[in-house]
Amino acid sequence: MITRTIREQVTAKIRDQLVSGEFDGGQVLRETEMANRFGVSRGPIRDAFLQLSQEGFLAYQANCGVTVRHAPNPEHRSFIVSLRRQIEEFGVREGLKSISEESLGNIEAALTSLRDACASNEVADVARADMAFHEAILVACSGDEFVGAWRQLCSRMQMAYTRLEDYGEVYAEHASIFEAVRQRDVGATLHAITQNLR
Amino acid sequence: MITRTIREQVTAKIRDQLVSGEFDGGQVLRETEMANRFGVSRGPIRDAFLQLSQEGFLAYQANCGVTVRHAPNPEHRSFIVSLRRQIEEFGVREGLKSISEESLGNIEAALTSLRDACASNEVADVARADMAFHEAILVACSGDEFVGAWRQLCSRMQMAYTRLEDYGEVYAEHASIFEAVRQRDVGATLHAITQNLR
DNA sequence: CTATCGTATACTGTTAACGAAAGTCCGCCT
DNA sequence: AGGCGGACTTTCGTTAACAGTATACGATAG
Repeated sequence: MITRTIREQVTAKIRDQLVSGEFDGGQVLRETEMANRFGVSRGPIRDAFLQLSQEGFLAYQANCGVTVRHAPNPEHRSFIVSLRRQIEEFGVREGLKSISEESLGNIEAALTSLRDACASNEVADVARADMAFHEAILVACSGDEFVGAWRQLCSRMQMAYTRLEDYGEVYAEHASIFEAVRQRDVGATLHAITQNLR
Repeated sequence: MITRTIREQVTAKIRDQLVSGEFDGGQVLRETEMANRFGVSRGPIRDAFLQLSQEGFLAYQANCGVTVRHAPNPEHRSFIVSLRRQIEEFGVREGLKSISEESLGNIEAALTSLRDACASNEVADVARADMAFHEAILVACSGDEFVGAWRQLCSRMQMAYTRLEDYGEVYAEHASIFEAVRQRDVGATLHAITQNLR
């Protein structure tokens, strides 16, 4: 594992806790409290708060700190899913044919992580791995052209990730997406993604 | 004008310069250089770099600083416009009927700023005011539910804002959008927005 | 002459302490 | 009861310092 910056680690950690629902919507998060909890200074915490605000998890108000946002409602969710699917489809159409072997390896690694997460039955891990898998495909196809907007759309959706008894089906769907991607089959990939995001 | 934080001022300043095209694509921006230029410490500069990276203007790499991203290519632009229009339309359908008088005032203020910007013929000002006007409508209709993703989509588009001799047409189009909004006429608003984003 | 390695340097990442500004809350006074 | 003032909390911003990492440059070996 490559060493990431403290800011990235802290951001990922807080994001996981937000996805896990460990904080209530509307709750205020304090810099000093977080800094103490993670044993770091307030600098990286500020960075993380700023980034998570940009990602849509937190609401930022000047001089008032950040508060935890609520998950989007069902009507909004279906609209958001529609948009993210359009982005993923655009990427696949544009760049699937020419993705590199390295990118394919990244996608396969993401699939492996997803398999492990599904086996562990930890909803936050599954949600994160699910998103990471789709993001790996998006980046492989169209670079970081749309990944920012895509993340904005998907981020808070993770807070509403469906809790299941068994995530075997989730893994199977993504395995079939990967198979289609591996064969550079645009039609099959689009079909598999549509099935997954239905 | 209320006093904003230094971070916000610096972010807005750098963003304007990016929209104006004062930096070349791929150029590396240095924290210390920016800090000296604005007469502030590295802290707010780091915050601004982080935020502008999130917004899509800059590309961030750990330990390597940030580089200026290029404007999206024409094919990507038309796709992005399609997505942003969908978001604006969704917002209008959802919330136009129930926008407050205060929100209407914000939109009108944004229109006034746009008028001034069009009169000044400063492309960066027009681009910013144009975006602010649409954002005011979006926020009035659907709060900050989609504004993050919308900003991600629109931000870099500003770097490719069309330079015109005369922005009178731009103002006229937005004035007719505002008129439709003022009357809470969903159909007319959608039509006017479609005309503007064609 | 080229390639590789090591070092020197520049820049980012992080910490700590401090002061300033803004917001919040509580008690006091009218 | 309601408005006002002040103490307290928290964020915002600065400074200085140091650690870690990437890049550039030069020396050395082939």
